[in-house]
Amino acid sequence: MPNVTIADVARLAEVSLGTVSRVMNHNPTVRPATRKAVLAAIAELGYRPNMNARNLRSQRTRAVGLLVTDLTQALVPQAIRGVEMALHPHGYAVLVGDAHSDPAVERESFNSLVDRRVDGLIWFPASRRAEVEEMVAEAGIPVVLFGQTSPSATVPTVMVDEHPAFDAMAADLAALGHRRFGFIGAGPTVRGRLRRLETALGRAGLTRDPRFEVTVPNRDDCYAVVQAMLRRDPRPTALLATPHDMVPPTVRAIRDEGLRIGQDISVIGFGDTEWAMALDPTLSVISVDYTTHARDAATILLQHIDGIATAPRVIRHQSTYVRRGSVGPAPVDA
Amino acid sequence: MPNVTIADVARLAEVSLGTVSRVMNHNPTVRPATRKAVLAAIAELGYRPNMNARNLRSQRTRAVGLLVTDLTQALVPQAIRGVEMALHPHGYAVLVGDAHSDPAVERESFNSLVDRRVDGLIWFPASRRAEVEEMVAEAGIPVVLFGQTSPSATVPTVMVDEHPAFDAMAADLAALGHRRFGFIGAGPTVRGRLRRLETALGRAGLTRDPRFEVTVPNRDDCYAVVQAMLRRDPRPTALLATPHDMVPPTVRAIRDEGLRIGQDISVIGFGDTEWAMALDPTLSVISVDYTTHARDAATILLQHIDGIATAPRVIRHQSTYVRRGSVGPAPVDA
DNA sequence: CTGTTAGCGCTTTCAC
DNA sequence: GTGAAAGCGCTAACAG
Repeated sequence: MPNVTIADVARLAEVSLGTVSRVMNHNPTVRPATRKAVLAAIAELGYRPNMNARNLRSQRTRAVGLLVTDLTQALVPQAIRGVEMALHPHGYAVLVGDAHSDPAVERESFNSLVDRRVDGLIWFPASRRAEVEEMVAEAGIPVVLFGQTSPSATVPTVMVDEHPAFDAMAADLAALGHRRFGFIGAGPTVRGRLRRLETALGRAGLTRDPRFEVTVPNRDDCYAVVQAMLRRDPRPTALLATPHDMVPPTVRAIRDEGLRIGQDISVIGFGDTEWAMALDPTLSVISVDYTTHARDAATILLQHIDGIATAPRVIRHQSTYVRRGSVGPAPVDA
Repeated sequence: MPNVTIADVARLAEVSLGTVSRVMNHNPTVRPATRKAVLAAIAELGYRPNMNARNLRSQRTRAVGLLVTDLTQALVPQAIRGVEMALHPHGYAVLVGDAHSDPAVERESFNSLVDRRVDGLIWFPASRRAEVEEMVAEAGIPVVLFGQTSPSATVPTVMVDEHPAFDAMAADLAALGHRRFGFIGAGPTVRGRLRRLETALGRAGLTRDPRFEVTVPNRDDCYAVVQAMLRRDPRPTALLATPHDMVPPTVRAIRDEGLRIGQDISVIGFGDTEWAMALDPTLSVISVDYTTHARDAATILLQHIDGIATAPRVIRHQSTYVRRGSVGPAPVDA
């Protein structure tokens, strides 16, 4: 029962507080015999260090915060694992914060992490750039952004350039004769993705059409929103659903309307998970490797915590377009 | 930059440390004018409380640990949300620990949470019952188990009785003429689920057959393992895949073998997500509402932390069997 | 209503 | 190589 303190251990081992502390911190200047006695006392009493006391005194926590946009989103848990795997070998614990896709909640989570005095923060932000940079400046701890689509001017960033994937997708669909391109989006990433879509469509000789673009206010509304879009005339002949969680309701709505994916309508999902290959036809996707991004972010953060940043301030990854069975030629009657 | 302390605030506001502390803790015995001055100083300096100091002194953290078996498993993030939603209104933060489905890692995560002096712990254990109860006893803080399939004798438990769902599934399949029932499993839940399957099959007049039961060592092996099973003769005519993540590779392997789900082979998944309805045919499942379980666990934990446990020591939920298109009559040639 | 004071459990000089 | 002592930032008890 952790009301055992270092003092109890010292008393039992007949040494001073300082010696117990030295043993706990693997200080080599402790005689083996002494160490053994202390270890025995620790085991006998079931002593566990009080992190609050330790952190307060030493002014470091050996913990880093990981603030994600939305924990329930596919791929996010994988990203957390990536961070853990990079940090654990260095003795750092990971404290996860969740923004619930809401800037207000995000601010609270951010503060909560800072108040716990994490040594650094890895952040996949939902808030706008200006707010993010301001919060980082005020926090006064090393921060690395990731998941961003453009670099921050002030904060180290692991970014993913989505343009190549969007361009490839748009070119592919244009070549297949598609002219009406639809978009199902939700959450803080919608604005950016629509912008990238506009650019990509333009380069492919197509244009955005707001009639085929919907933002889903609530995850549960996705099915109804897609259904409504499909029932209007004309309807899109191709569709991008983002983020990943928008895919299943979209697929279901399409099938319930009696449309054949890959024939009557082409579908591209965002994020490549096992489910993409489980669908029939298999799902084309824009694929992003968040695990690697997160790991990179963790590695860079470590450098900043140690005060020696050898890595470049901006790391640039790419997303890729993967064509599968869900994309086919535009229907002839279109 | 949080090197600002309560002392800096006190100096600027021209009050004592105690008064600043009282303002921070919403102590009503502070004159409004004083409070306003303190608040102004706090804002001006960007003061943020040091949780380590606060927790050390007050001997409570207003944080509860949530230790899960595997963060990357479907439904787990939903369960975390459930806990957050129950605890946030009471001012408690949630610290998530991840056992990576490994008892050794679980022990570390458990200790890490205890060392941070969380006020209580919600635990979906991967370790065996005896170890769990021993660790709980040593931790000396309130713990509530959930996700369990049977109650602990010593620890409050929110359990889910899987027998009714397994029975319903077995009866349904037996009635449809199935005689060879397969099982794809992974992780710490395999043993229990196999036991429940045995009971259920027995009640339905069927028997387990080890030839059709596989445990997947690594998630990535699932496809190959299922493929191998399907290529043996005879092969099962119905298949349960658990946990949820085993479903997509299983479905893919079945299709790649040229088998039609719901006709040549019936499939039941574990856990009802949007993807179950996105498949074609739609996926039959054993459905468990972890969000509700987690919320219940959080509510009970709160009572134990406050020292007033009015709720029963054991809460019993049920899982349900949902038949959809992926289950059909056994093939005639079987 | 507010100031003063004594620690919470630990790390870290500084002596010896 | 080890002990003694100071103090991290904060809360809570006690004066006033």
